[in-house]
Amino acid sequence: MKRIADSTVRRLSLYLRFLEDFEQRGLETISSDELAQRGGTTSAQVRKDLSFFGSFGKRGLGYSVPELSRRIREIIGLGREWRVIIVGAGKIGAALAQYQGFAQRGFHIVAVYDSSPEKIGRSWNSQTIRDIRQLEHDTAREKPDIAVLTVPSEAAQAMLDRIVKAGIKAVLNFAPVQLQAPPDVTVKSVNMAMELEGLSFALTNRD
Amino acid sequence: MKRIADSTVRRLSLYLRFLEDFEQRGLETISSDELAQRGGTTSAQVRKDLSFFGSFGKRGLGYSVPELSRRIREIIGLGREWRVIIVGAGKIGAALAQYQGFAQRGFHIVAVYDSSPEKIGRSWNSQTIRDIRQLEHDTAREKPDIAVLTVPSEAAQAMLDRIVKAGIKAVLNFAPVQLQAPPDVTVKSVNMAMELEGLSFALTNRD
DNA sequence: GCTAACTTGTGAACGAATTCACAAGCCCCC
DNA sequence: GGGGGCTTGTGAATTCGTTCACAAGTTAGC
Ligand SMILES: NC(=O)c1ccc[n+]([C@@H]2O[C@H](COP(=O)([O-])OP(=O)(O)OC[C@H]3O[C@@H](n4cnc5c(N)ncnc54)[C@H](O)[C@@H]3O)[C@@H](O)[C@H]2O)c1
Ligand SMILES: NC(=O)c1ccc[n+]([C@@H]2O[C@H](COP(=O)([O-])OP(=O)(O)OC[C@H]3O[C@@H](n4cnc5c(N)ncnc54)[C@H](O)[C@@H]3O)[C@@H](O)[C@H]2O)c1
Repeated sequence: MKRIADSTVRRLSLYLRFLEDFEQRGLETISSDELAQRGGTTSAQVRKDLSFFGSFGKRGLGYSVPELSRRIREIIGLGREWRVIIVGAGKIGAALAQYQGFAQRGFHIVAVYDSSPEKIGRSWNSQTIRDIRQLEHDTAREKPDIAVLTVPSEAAQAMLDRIVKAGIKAVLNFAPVQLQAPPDVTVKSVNMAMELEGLSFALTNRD
Repeated sequence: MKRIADSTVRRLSLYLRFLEDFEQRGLETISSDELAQRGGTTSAQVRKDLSFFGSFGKRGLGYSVPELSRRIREIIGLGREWRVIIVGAGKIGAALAQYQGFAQRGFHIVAVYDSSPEKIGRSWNSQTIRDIRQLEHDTAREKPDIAVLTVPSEAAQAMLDRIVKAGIKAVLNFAPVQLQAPPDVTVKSVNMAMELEGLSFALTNRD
């Protein structure tokens, strides 16, 4: 298959959100143009994005909302449940662990780890915080798919190495550092400081 | 001035992080190649990024670490302190309000707002949560530069409209919705669900 | 002062992503 | 069953971002 741009995947994700919204409101069909308007893009962009994966619409009519919804879910890989672990039970780990939005989309938190004796053993809605030393052992048994990394920056690379060694192939990192991982492991980073600096730049450089 | 790509600004932000690290370790100069290696890019990319703003290096030698550091800070607009408010004192708002990393880079949280009577009046390290009804009044007096939006999705667009009306020109949004704002207001969104779906796609579509 | 070894800064070439533009297909109505 | 009005799907054109490649400048050593 042709390589798909990251931006395309992000937009599919966005379209899916609108489709679910439309589905709930009982709408039957939608045009590329309506989808584009919601997403702040163009109808050609929507059609091109979809065309990488097949042709799902009817000329003259548009797309069937439930069908397109199903197809995009399939493309993104949301047809199954994903097992997620959180490494680092700090403030941001807490927010994520208690967030309902992830489970709704099939991302289930199956374990939370920390290294601090003060945290280990405490419970957060139905999850007991585990000792990070159990990571390798648990992973071998429970086979999580995705790790969310929310440890301090200094510990991030070392923990990523352990996560990778334990066999996990996808990581969402919140530490504001550039991480190194082998090519078969996908690492995405959420860097809020960088976003704020983007705002600073925009405020500073307006004409 | 020529329009600067978003990707360029993000990389400048990244370079700055490395430069600060080098500065701390007392290094005097650095080449575009060293910077590139840390950032996972190429030396040509580094030089091109910088060239949009001037020429800061010495041929044959490289860049002076403290000077380049200073220049990038200036470009991004970090030469001053930014006043930030948080709208929505929930779980993610709490994590952000208590995060030290922002203040270190000049982003100071000057107020936190919520609509819930249970939250209003409570204190989070030196910040008392204020009633959202004070937003317009406070903003007129305190002139914050940036708003961080951490309210539930349903409330996000309405709150953005109020923030915009109050005169704030930059917003960092955490609600997983597509927001509409006038062109003179910069809105950046952090959408974690989208990142997780990117990982799901990567895991699903490997060869 | 001259040469060798480096490294920057930048047009030009390239490649990727977006937008254009239109033929092909579908529906509805007369 | 034919025409008009819509909307898709997709090559071609365009725009945007990255990489190449090299002249120009700097330092150090002799
Ligand atoms: N809090 C925020 O709003 C925020 C925003 C942006 C980025 N971040 C980043 O997210 C990360 C976590 O931030 P936080 O505010 O939650 O910090 P925190 O200090 O509240 O939490 C970090 C947790 O990680 C645990 N930990 C440390 N080393 C560990 C290890 N080796 N293995 C397992 N657990 C370990 C600590 O015990 C602590 O519980 C940091 O890298 C921070 O820079 C946080
Ligand atoms: N918690 C997470 O990890 C996480 C992750 C991704 C995205 N988000 C998004 O971030 C947003 C906040 O999430 P959260 O988990 O902190 O939710 P939360 O329910 O803990 O917090 C939301 C807060 O906003 C307040 N609020 C509601 N309406 C308001 C209004 N009109 N004005 C001011 N305050 C108002 C509520 O009283 C509450 O305190 C949501 O949009 C959520 O989808 C959260």
